[in-house]
Amino acid sequence: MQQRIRLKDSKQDFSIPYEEALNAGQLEAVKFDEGYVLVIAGAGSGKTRTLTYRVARLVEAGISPGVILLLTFTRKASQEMLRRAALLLDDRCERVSGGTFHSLAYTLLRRYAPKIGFDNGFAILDRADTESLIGMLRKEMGLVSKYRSFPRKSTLANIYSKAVNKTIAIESEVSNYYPHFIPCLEDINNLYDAYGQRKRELQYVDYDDLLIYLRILLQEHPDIRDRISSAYQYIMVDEYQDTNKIQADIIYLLSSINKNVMAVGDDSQSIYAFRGANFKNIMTFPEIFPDTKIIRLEENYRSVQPILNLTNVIISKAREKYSKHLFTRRKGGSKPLLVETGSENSQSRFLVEKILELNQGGVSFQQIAVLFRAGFHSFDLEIELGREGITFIKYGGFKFMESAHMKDVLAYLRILANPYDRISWYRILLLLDKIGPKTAESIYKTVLNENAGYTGILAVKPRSGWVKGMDRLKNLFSTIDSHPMSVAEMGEAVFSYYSSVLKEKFDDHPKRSRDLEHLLTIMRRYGSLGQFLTDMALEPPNTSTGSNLSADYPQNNQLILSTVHSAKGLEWHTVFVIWALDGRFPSVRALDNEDDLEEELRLLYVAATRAKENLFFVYPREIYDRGTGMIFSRPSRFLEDIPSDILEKIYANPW
DNA sequence: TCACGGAATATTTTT
DNA sequence: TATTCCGTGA
Repeated sequence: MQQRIRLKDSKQDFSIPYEEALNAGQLEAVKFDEGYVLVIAGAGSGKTRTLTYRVARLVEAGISPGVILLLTFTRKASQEMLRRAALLLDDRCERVSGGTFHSLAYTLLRRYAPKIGFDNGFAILDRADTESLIGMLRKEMGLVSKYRSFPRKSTLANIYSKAVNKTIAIESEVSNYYPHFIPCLEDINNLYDAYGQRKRELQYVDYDDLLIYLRILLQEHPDIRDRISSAYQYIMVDEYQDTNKIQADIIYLLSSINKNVMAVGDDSQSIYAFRGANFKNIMTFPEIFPDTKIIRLEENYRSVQPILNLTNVIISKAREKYSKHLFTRRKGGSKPLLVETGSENSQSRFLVEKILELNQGGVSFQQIAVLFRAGFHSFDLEIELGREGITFIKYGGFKFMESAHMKDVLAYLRILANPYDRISWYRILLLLDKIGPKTAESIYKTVLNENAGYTGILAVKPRSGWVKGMDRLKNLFSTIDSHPMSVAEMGEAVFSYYSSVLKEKFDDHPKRSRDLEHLLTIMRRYGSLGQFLTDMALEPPNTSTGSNLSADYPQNNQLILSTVHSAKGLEWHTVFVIWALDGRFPSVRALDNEDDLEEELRLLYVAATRAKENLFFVYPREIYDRGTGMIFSRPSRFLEDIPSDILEKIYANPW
């Protein structure tokens, strides 16, 4: 192995004017050479900028891009940072290893699959697959009749995932959040064991397993750990406040040779506790990593003073936080508004009116965002926007890849990549008339016994009820088998087979058909089916226009609708937070748990700190909540008692 | 063994 | 509200 350059030994003259481009704290972080460093970066304090410049500087110092690892929350975030670094310096920055913890885990586990007991590789279970596997076991084990009520498959998947990610026993998760299921506890545990066993048999790995197995790989195989950790000379982790214990362990193990880690985050913006993230994680960083240097970035470059005044008040209500005081030099700007409107629909109409007004005043649509607690909160607004002909792009909420028609199509493709994928076979076989679980099982067994890949289906002897359907299916697979096809060609073959199923199964098939066309467009960008499927599982597109899948790139000048979670790290000229209603935001489900309530507060803080110039909170006067039977009529408790010199309250009744 | 329909039930956020 | 679940009849 060639002698590596270390940052502190670099004699390079730097061409980028770091001193001019960065403030003192940012510069200190960017120039940090060896060891552990924690950058506590307040909202809008130039966190991304700091990481970008650091990447550029490392590369400029002559460090090979491949030995730099940049872990971010989404692949898009890392691509964006590397792109910007490349603009500062040159294309070498694009070759830095970047991605999410899950994608890193996937890559490494593929390479070392036999070491963790997967001799023939493995397939990834997404959330829906996880649920259907749990559902099958739930039925097989006959748990349902045993109890008056037993958790449904989605609840079970939740319980299991939370327990793993928070590193707690299933029992504590159940007794804290699902006390009514305590009587079933033993069987909930049994089912979990069965789930683990079944995953091993079928060579599946779920999202959580990716992290767990990576940790096991690094812990139990010192030789591999040394090899991997010497390959990554400089590690940077973004959004560290949203990592969990397993991820912290992984970082620790990955850095065991070179001991260079820069973690960047803001405890006040920790909003993924439901996924096992613990904002305390960021504070224990210095305990785990010895001699950690702590750098604080407290100057806010994003928001005008009146907005910062409000966000400082909001976060001051947090029970536990690490004090920091954000300041800005951005003068002027108007006071944030808390707007009460009549009904839900007048909330939407208020927004439409305001958005048009802003637009006429010169603010382009893409500089305006509407944020909300949950995906469905924007439904009424979407209709109203449609009526006005305002196009928008929506982030988060509805999971496009999890809609039935997408899952169906992916199932055929997954079989092509992995012919013994039991869940996928089940899925496509059940689409055929007269075939239920039992028949599907026997067909699957035939395919397995044939040991001839997916063409094993040709050996199936159909019963009279389903000859026709089976013939069509056989025809699909033998066509694909007859000659080599590109990813897109396979997609086309599957679509032409599936379109009749689509028409049969869904009333709204024209819309769904358009979605499939779009999927085909995405497929054309791929040279490998495996890569396509991995990306769909690990980084599924999460944007839509209206209810259709949209391109991954923001379209020109469209309004942004987004869940607060998906808005993390972004910023806009004007931000509207809708449903700022007690019971919606904070959500009713968080009201009786202090930790959950704190998380809601941080979530509201994240939403508010996205705004540069204008910030509106809007809520309808009175809403009947079907779910709880309650009437919500007060503004969010986090905003209600804020003095009007900080947050102005108005009533609006448009039209 | 499958399909259908009525009854129950849970309702956020994401890799 | 919409899905999921479960029992029943074919």
